[in-house]
Amino acid sequence: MALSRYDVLREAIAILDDRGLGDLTMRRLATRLDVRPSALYWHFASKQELLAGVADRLLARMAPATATAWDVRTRELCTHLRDALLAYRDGAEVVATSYAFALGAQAPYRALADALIDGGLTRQDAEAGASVLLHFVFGYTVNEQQHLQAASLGAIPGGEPDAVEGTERYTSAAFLRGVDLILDGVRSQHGTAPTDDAPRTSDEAR
Amino acid sequence: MALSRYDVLREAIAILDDRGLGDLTMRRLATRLDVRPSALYWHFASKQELLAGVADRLLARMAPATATAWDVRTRELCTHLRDALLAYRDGAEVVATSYAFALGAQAPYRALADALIDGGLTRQDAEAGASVLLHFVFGYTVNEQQHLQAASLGAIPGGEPDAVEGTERYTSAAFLRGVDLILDGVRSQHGTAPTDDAPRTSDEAR
DNA sequence: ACCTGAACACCGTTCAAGT
DNA sequence: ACCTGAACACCGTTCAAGT
Repeated sequence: MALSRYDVLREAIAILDDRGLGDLTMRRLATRLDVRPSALYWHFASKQELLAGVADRLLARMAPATATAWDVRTRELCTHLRDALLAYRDGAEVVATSYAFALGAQAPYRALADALIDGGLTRQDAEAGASVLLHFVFGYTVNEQQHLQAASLGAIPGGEPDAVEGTERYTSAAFLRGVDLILDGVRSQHGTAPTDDAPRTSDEAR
Repeated sequence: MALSRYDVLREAIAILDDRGLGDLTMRRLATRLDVRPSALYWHFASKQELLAGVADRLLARMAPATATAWDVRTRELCTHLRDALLAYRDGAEVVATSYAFALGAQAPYRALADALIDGGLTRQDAEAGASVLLHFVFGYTVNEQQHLQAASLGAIPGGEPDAVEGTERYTSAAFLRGVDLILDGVRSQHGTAPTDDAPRTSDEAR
């Protein structure tokens, strides 16, 4: 039975998750699908287009925001985006790269901008805020994931304490501190107080 | 006369600037230096290390900050960083990638954190702020530079207005709006008013 | 419509050997 | 100390031809 785009993307994500982005090659993908490399080019015009498809699927698994208060909702969107990026090995890098190429991540951008508009910002300010938030989430999470993988590959000279120290540098708490800092900036631009259920600082651990 | 690390890096930056990161290969670099590819491995352990060296040199050209007021100084650091990244083709991507691999950009990070500490933040808050600023500058500038190159390659269907629209999306003004939003967040975390010579919004064009 | 065969034009890296 | 020669183990992409 013939290969579908869906099958190709599913296998690509499987390779990504257990070998990493460096091993996600068209040739390896073809081999795992029992097909010649050239066959992939009937389904995707290029590797870049395939990676954009992978990015779309990773983002599609992002959990929906449930809160109604604009600031809690914004925090939630950032957390859910980070979770989606961390769900697969090298997920953050794949999505960030594909976003840089302007082929993806439109949905989270719109969701964030809409939340900020709900918060009373003008469209222009909301888009600047969404841009800041998105760049922070991507940048932070790419680094975090790289750190996690470097740590899991080990080579910890001098015992285990270093490993613990390395993984503590990137936490949900540090991530949320960054998000809250940006939210404070958004509030101050609009002169609003935080809604009651939005903590200014979180000590939530992961 | 024998090749130096310096010569190799200078030629690598030359290739970067007139062909782009995709054409910066060890083989092409070797050819331009009239040497066999393997010779480069006497000077650099890997391509990744060479790129880290390139990133260091791009950052070294960053102009020093002159302002004394912490917030003006922070704005200045961000602007100078962006300028340094934009100075060479694909400069933003090279530095951002090498930063992600934790091999570079320590200096701008420290400079930003120190400026925020001058602003009265705790070391922890200052580092969170520096992290947010750095991720924004990198993320924004990578996108901006990609957009600039896509626009310069042309293929503008339907006339010139589209080209203008495309280049207006990324401007110094939009960049500074993002930086100022983060600075407002920093101020609100510390409860400070802006210093007199720090405009909250800028319409400076580039 | 979907895929194979075969080729094109490349990569990064290693390592014995030369000078 | 610094580099060559030669190889290893790969890449992404194209395109005529097959079914």
